Amino acid sequence: IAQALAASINDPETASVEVAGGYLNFFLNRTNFARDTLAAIDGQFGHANIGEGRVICIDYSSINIAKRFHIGHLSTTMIGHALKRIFDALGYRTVGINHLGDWGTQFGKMICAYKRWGDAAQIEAGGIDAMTALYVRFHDEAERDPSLEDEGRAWFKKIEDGDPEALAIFDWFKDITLKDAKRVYDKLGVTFDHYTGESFYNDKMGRVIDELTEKGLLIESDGARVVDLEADGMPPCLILKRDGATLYATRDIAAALYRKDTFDFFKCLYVVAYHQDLHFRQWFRVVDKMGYPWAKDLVHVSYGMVSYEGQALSTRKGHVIYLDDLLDRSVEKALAIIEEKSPDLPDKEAVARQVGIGAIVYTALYANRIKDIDFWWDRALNFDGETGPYVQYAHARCCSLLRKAADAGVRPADADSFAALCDDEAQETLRLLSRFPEIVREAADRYEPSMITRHITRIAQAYNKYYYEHRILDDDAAASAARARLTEAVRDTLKRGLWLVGIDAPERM
RNA sequence: GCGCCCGUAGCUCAGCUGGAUAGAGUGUUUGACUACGAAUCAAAAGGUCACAGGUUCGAAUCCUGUCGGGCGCGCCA
Repeated sequence: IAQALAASINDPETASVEVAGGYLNFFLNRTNFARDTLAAIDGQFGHANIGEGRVICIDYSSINIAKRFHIGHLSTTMIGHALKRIFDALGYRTVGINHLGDWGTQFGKMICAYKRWGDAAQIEAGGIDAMTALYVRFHDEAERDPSLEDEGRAWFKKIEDGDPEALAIFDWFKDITLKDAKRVYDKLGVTFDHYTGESFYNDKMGRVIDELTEKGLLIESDGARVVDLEADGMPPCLILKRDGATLYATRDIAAALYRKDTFDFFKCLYVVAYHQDLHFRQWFRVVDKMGYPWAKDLVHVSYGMVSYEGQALSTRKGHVIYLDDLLDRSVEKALAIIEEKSPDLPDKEAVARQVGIGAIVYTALYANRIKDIDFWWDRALNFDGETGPYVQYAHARCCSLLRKAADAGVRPADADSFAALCDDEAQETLRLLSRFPEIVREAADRYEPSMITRHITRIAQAYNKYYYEHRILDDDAAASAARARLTEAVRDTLKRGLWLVGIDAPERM
């Protein structure tokens, strides 16, 4: 059968068909493959319009007030940011939402601690660290004096009731936290369209309670109000506490209703660690039971837990790496390498920031998101092998070659004969380039930015190998133009891929 | 106890809807900078794909069970 099929295939793009056991091997016309692949590549490579007219809401980063940005926040922040860029590239309209954790009893405790042991000057000077110190102290003191817990709850009640003093302190804490976070976001190049946190939905809970009641879904259980999910094999979803206060799930449902009304999303993504899996399955099901068919468009994009040298992160115990420190050390190391290898580089500090931060971001988006990450300093600060700097280096090398080509009067745009790109190394590079748009779509389908990170790494590897095996610029003008055109396509694709996962691509490093 | 997820080379990970000799990086050993950038490239060594069954012409991949690990399971978020 294979032989009969092989004999019957007559396609101009297929150079030959060979039978190998039960397989048919198709060999493409290498010159045409090079020509067609390169014709499709420009600075927007991978762009599509499949998402036109569709909105994707992405809930990511979602930091808590009064907590400093640490490595545990990196996955949600960078996965969400990358997904935003990926869906943008596919023509969707994306709405990035930082769903701030700015509601709950812990903020009453913060205010309680501040009133007892803090003062304004100390907070202004110490910023978020001073707030963390108060938080830690509250827990220490509350162990000895449990009445503090009640005092904390009372302060939270004041926030809920709109007490001016409580609100003023709380807004002030929020402001300090956001300023600190925004500094980190600026370093990472991460942006949001909205900072609507949990408190934003405080006046939008009534609708959830009313609808659940009307639809007969809300039942009393041990004094609380819940939606029973036994038929779905899940524990009940808690909607109202015994004292009538709302819960996490209530606010998430209120936020989902609001987002559907406001944005009419095609999908609403929640980039949250997998330990909240049950929570999302529960309230997604509640929305479904409320009769909303778009419940199926709510997606928990879960990712693995972060630990530090084998132990769980803990702000309270001080077992934590702050992102500021990590980024600073990475940039510092990048600068040291630049001083050693490229002492004459202009804008050394700026490039060191691009490389140092790129290394951290790359690592966050390298493995499948479900993998747990155990942080080790030496691993995080490695710039060799499959790393951000490796891909950036390949990109910078392409830029360098293209500068040299321009000096020699070789223009990639003049390439019109591609016979020079028929060798195995060039063809492997071209094959990987040609798959890039498909990889971008798959990364979107699977909500998996690491697919892009890994693919651009393979392109960089293939090109580096090609570079060592073949001279790009030589006396043959036509061949040089073709190889320069391949170099340009690699440069554009690496830059594009790096951009999609949130990493800068310096032209020199 | 129940539920979700994970288990592939010493380490960190790829391996998509089952298909040809399971691949990278790192670490170890070794080689390559007087031609375009050595943050690079090349070579060697390194795997009972946790284990046991099953389905199939064919299983790392699908099904069942066992073991090991992470996480979760009502008034926190």
